[in-house]
Amino acid sequence: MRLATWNVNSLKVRLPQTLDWLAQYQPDVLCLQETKSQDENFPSAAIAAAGYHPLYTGQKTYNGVALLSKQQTPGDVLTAIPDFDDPQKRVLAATYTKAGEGEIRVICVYVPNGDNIESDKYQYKLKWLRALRAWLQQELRRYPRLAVLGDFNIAPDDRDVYDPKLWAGQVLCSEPEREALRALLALGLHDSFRLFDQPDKSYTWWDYRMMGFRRNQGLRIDHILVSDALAKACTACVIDKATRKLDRPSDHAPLWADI
DNA sequence: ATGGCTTCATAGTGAAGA
Repeated sequence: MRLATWNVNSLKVRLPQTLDWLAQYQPDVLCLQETKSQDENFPSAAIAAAGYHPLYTGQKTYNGVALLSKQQTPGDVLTAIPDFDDPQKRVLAATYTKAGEGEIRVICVYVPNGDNIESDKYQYKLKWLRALRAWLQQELRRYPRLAVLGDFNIAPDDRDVYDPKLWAGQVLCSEPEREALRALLALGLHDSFRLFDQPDKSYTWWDYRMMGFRRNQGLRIDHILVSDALAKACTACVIDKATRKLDRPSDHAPLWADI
């Protein structure tokens, strides 16, 4: 089973790249963030023509997440964190089954950015992460084979930051955010990227400005977290830097794992 | 250097991203 995640920064703009990516990498499930697409405008026909089943929950201008799967019949779909009042479309969960393998719970998340540590958005981010943790704890009880994929907007460690001194204490790197991420891992989840030897200076996001990508000035803020049961079965986790090199790229690279 | 790009909503600029 190949699971993947990509913050596309507008599915409308990145639809050709998304279709190319599906054809090239053949993921069983691709999680998308920042679709910026209202449900009535979602490009379902193009996705279906590529052989994928779309699930989506979107809003005007901002946020929006989707799950594209080879399986045509996802189960137990959720489009929000239960019992958490949030108008922003940031989560999507579904259950998939592949022949010969057990069912797998896939949760796509777009964690709030937080703006800066003094802002109300930062407090919203921390509150959101607490609600996510409580929900994932429930999900793990029901689904031992569980993966949480998405843009977490948190660099777990200084090695995930191109200039740790510049970013020390800043949003995406602050200790409360890192602690919130560790609290998710403490539920029994693993950062699948770190299950394997990886190149130094591996990142998933590079600023559009200041030639950030060409200078590899990036952050590793997109993650695939897998439960104990899936960690045992995980054979690879790879950042696809090539897609970040295309014309008119998203500022995030796709990330995929084989389980 | 709080900008530098990119997208969206909108029709000139402003918000948001990270």
